[in-house]
Amino acid sequence: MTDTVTDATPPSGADLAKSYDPRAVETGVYDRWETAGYFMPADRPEREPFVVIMPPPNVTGELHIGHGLFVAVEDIMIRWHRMLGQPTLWLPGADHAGIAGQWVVERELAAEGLTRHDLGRDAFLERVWSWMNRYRGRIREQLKILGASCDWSRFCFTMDPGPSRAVRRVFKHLYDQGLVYRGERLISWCPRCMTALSDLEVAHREDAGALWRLRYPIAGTDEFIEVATTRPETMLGDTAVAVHPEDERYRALVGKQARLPITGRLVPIVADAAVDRTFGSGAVKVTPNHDPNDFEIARRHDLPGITVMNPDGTMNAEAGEFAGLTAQAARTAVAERLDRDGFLLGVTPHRHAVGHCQRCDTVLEPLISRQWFIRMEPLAAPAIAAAKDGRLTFVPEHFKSVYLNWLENIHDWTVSRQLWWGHRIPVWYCQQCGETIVTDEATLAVCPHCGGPVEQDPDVLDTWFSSGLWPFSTLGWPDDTADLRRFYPSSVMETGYDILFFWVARMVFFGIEIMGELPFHTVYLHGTVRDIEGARMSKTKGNVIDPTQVTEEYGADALRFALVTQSSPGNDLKLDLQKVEDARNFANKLWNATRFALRPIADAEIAMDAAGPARPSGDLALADRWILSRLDDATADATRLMEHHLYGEAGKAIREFVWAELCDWYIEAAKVRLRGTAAERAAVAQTLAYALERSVRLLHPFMPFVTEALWQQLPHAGDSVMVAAWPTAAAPAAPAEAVFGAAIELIRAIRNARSEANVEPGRWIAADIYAGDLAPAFESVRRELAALARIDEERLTIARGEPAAGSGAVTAVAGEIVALLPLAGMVDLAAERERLGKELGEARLERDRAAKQLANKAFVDKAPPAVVDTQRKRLQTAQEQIALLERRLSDLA
RNA sequence: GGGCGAUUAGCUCAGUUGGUUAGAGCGCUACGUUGACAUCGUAGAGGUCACUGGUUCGAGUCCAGUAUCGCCCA
Repeated sequence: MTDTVTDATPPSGADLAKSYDPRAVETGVYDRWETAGYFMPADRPEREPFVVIMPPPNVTGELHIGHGLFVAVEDIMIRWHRMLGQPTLWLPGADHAGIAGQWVVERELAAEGLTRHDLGRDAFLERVWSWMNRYRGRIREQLKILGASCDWSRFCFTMDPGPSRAVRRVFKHLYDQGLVYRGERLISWCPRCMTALSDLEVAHREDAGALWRLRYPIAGTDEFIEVATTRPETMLGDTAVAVHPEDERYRALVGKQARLPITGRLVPIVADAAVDRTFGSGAVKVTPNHDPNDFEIARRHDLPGITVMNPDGTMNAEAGEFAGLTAQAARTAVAERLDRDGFLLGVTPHRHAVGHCQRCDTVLEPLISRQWFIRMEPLAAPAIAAAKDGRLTFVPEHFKSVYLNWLENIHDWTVSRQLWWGHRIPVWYCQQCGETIVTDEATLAVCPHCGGPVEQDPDVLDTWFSSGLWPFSTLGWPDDTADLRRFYPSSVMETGYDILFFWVARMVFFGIEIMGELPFHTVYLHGTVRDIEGARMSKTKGNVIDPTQVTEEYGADALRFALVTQSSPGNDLKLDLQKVEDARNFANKLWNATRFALRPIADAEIAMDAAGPARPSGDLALADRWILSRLDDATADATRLMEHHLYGEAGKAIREFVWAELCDWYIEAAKVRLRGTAAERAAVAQTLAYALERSVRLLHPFMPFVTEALWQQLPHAGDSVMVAAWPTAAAPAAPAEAVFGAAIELIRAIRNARSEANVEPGRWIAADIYAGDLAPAFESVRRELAALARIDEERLTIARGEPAAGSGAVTAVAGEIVALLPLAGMVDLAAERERLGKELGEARLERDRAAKQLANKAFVDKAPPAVVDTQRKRLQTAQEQIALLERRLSDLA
């Protein structure tokens, strides 16, 4: 490959604009990466591939900021593993979004005054397809803006022929295994969407309602029994009254019959332990066909059920005079009639949980309906085992409990939906012999048993059914493809914790059942992106942050970096645009550091090796050895954090290194030697080239665009930072870190003392440094010390010994090192005494803390020797500081 | 009702297996100087780690309980 990703230009600071402009940096790069083929898995059969199957965004609309988070996290994983040399596959896709997908098109039709029934099924589906095709491109466009390095050649849509065939094949498999069945059950029904829903699609919410207290006459007596209900209209479908078996108040009534008001039907009074004695009167009406609890009671007592409602939520003929009314209207009407007839005892306000349609927020009706179900227990068992024995791990770990808690209490899954948009259930009914035929073929011409005409089940499957197959249906299953063999199972499933049950759990049990193997070994869950107040973003609230707009202003790099460093696995994050701006500023910092470095680099001959700028070696200056060691530390830290999936922490560690060490100290110190000899300039240039090129590589997974631009400017080996190697760390150089670290501490102490003594920042002053054993080392950085502490080098002395007595100086103390700043005539003795007194107080506290620890015999005996040693050293340092400060104070007296 | 979390600086959040004086960014205060950067630099202030017990030589970290808040499930 000879193409470079950005145009090759000789490195020179003049090429970089004075400040970082995200738009200029990000334009065009993505297409060049894609053209170069970097998004496709490398052909390295000897390396274990790293595979992430992308959670397919719904085709129904624009990407929101939550997509920005998942793209950032997944792209970091992918780019990192790619740099580690693994063949990486990030497989993108889109989801047809069943109900939501159908709904957006129905809404469009409604604007034309049409319903889907006016068009008919085929014409409607054509319309949906054209809508979907329009939006598919938009997803791709937005993912590109965010820099998602996914393999577009493998893009999948859930309704594509391949995944559709997988759906039919799995359905047939489950049917043949007896794991899918059709039956009449009480299910959650949305009267607006006119479809059944699974338990997971029901949103429970507390609503203000009322509790109606009714009295039912006991047949053959003058007595009554009081029942309480939140839904009086359902009494038209009552088939029993239930009390608790141990409730003394009602014991005598069990076995008798009550006569229902209005209908006059006789219903038994039964005893059932499910009745809550403390709720209302302790007696409840039983409406098996309109309440899940009542349905269970009816099952136990063999009670009949009466359906009084139509699928559209209105009352049916069973409701007699109330037929045709909506449930709400019937509620009022029934209550009025009961009141008129003397059966209403009272109404009290009552808050209760009501199921709402997750999609359209309509109040759901529990309804008896004939649906297809998946038998969950046999599928859940191995999915539970996989998490329990650790083959499946969660990041963060606590989601394992959440996952288990759900699977261990699972109910059968209602998979049929009364929709048109989706995977049609592959079941055919023979119109002649009545046979049910389940097939994985797309169509069936005639009944294989009798040759008679067949009709396909009109319903479609829950969208999540096809999503559950995604880890293998995207790789070509049920065909035995090369991709499937190479890339199944995938490595990490990264998605939002809000779809742990909907999606993750289902992929797990389908993967085990169909492939005989878990679809992934790690589940990484991210949280929800909220607004700055912590509220969920929604169009109705108007607090939505559009990722495309943010990237236009600050750049995708900044958005990604902000999202990742502000979040941690499994936790929600409150997005503050200020953070995005901060991330943009960081990119600018890196940009300018590079801009600065490019000049000395251009003037020098940079030694290169196969990986890029060669590591500086030979007789290096202290600052060089220090920054190389710090780079090694940062590299090791970042790598360890990445391995633990702590991407945000890794990003922060790299940022900290670049800004607080490379820029604030190394570059500032290096400026001295850039004014020095040719050899010095060359050493600095080599170190800058090496450290910056490595930093840019470390940062690349987080900020792909700006790092590519800067990497191309820096001396480098290869065509793109995308496919450069992730840096490895050498063992840190502890002595260099200690000595230069001490120099930094001393410079800080001097700056502090200057500031406290009100020395003008620009003034060059004299200093006498007493550095003990570090004196020779400090001598080697005397120019840097002088420049950074603004000391006149002519008047700088570095000695081993003790400071001589004298009062006309300000004292700066850093550990065991002291600097005297003779400021003739400028020293405010009182202020200086106060400052030193304060420091002395702190040093004494420090000494006391260490002394107290060491005085504790149990501590000295039981704590590890290294920890005890640390305390001894701490005590010694504090004592020396105290002695020093006391001497200085007495000099000032 | 069941389950899972959270509570650390004014704000947003880190804090790996318990071990110096608990960190970062923003914000705040004061001040601007060198060969990149004012999208910047230097210095500083700011915390009883929600509370109460316990384990331990040692607890922000482990255990139990309490309070407040949040989410999920029914």
